[in-house]
Amino acid sequence: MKVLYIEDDARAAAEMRELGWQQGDTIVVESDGLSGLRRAGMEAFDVIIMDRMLGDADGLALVARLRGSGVSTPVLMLSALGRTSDRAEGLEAGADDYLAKPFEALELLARIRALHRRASGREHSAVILYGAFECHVKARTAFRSNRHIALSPREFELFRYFMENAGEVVTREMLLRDVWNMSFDPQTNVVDVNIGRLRRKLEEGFDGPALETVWGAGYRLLQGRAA
Amino acid sequence: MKVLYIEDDARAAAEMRELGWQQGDTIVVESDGLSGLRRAGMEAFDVIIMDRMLGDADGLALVARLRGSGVSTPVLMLSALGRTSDRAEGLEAGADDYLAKPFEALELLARIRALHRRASGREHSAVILYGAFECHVKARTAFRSNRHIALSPREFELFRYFMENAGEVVTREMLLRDVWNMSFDPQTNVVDVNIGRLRRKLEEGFDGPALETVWGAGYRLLQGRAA
DNA sequence: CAATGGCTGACAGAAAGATGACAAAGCCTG
DNA sequence: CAGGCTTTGTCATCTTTCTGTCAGCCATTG
Repeated sequence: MKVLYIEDDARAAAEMRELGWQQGDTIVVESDGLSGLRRAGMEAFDVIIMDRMLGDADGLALVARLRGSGVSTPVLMLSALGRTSDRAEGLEAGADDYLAKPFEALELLARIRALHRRASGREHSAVILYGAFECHVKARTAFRSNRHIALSPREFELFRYFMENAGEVVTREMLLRDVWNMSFDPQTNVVDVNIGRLRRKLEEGFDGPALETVWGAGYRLLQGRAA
Repeated sequence: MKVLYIEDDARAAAEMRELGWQQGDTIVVESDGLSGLRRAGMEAFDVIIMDRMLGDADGLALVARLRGSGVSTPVLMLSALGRTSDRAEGLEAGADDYLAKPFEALELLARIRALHRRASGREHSAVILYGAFECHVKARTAFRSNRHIALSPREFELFRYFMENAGEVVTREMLLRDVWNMSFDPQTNVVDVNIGRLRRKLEEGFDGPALETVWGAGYRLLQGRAA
């Protein structure tokens, strides 16, 4: 994957470049808004990551200019500001996702992948297939091995989220943010409980496990085939 | 025109692709039911052609699943079986046309075009069949298992709407917009009440359920066969 | 074996949906 | 045009289903 990273902090940029390289991605760094703008207009990137605060420009304005000049590459905005309104502001300006600093490098990479997947049209589909699982988004139905599984609304949202991130580790933070629309930690174990409920429905009466617990990180949807 | 052709016979598929290409159509071939399902859920096609007999699935079941997952692209079913009851079966399962093998390639193309014309014009046929249900639009009559059901005007509109979106989840918003012609939320439970009335008429004296409640989303018309 | 993280059953409040009663409006018929 | 019948929206109430919370138990790790 080819990523453009617009960041004026040289240290952070170098770190990202290293990390991306390890994961097999090419990360091109530009250190100021104008160079970034020019670069984005000249080469095709899969994703653009951009710091909200740059030396010569506000990230918001930069996204707007990018969009204005016909660049539709998905943009992930990074920000040191933690206010919840920032997220909305960023999205309004044309960014596709928003991540508050400090962040886990791995989360950033996961978000980039999700963004790319979404943008390349592999997401908003009516049917998502993965292993033995099927998620019919419009019909709001779930199947495992062609057997229908009745899910409550919340359970379905959870299931869909796992299907959209099939095979990847999904953290509690991601779930809280994207399924519960909470940007704060509710100090309870809502996620755990609902994962438990979903897990039971996905596994009861079937052969293998469906949801794997990744200790200290989150959960991952398995293929769900009979072993 | 963009056509999806689900066919496991590679030779037949290649032939069709060639023929379509000559006529200026794009024919995408998937060789098994599951891939077809996924493809249909992801891309928008004008028409889907499907063999009745596939390696991994029955064409009938596949159409039903397609419809169930919210894909309303017109489907033309091909079959080597020549029995006349097959046609009815195919149409009941949700296919829009049926052609027995062997067939003239030109006839197939003509049928595809007719199908597409009909569908793109939103031209609903005078009679809509789905499962055990029949909706005679002009006569404004409804049948289940060949038994007439007396409906009030509003109930008939509702019924027709469900028949036009057979197998899909219909939300309250859709009903308010398209049956009641309201763009706002009337803060009442009109929809619920009328669904209740329709449901009673569609189910009283029959065996199985007719309208399924999809919690948190809306309602769905079922096939209405005795289990 | 303690500490931390994760799982689960019980419960209760909330939300969504179903239903019966009623009344206004429309429609037919004599 | 009055009276009866049907239709259909509204409301209040009841039922069902969902879902967050909590407490205690179990698993994993160092």
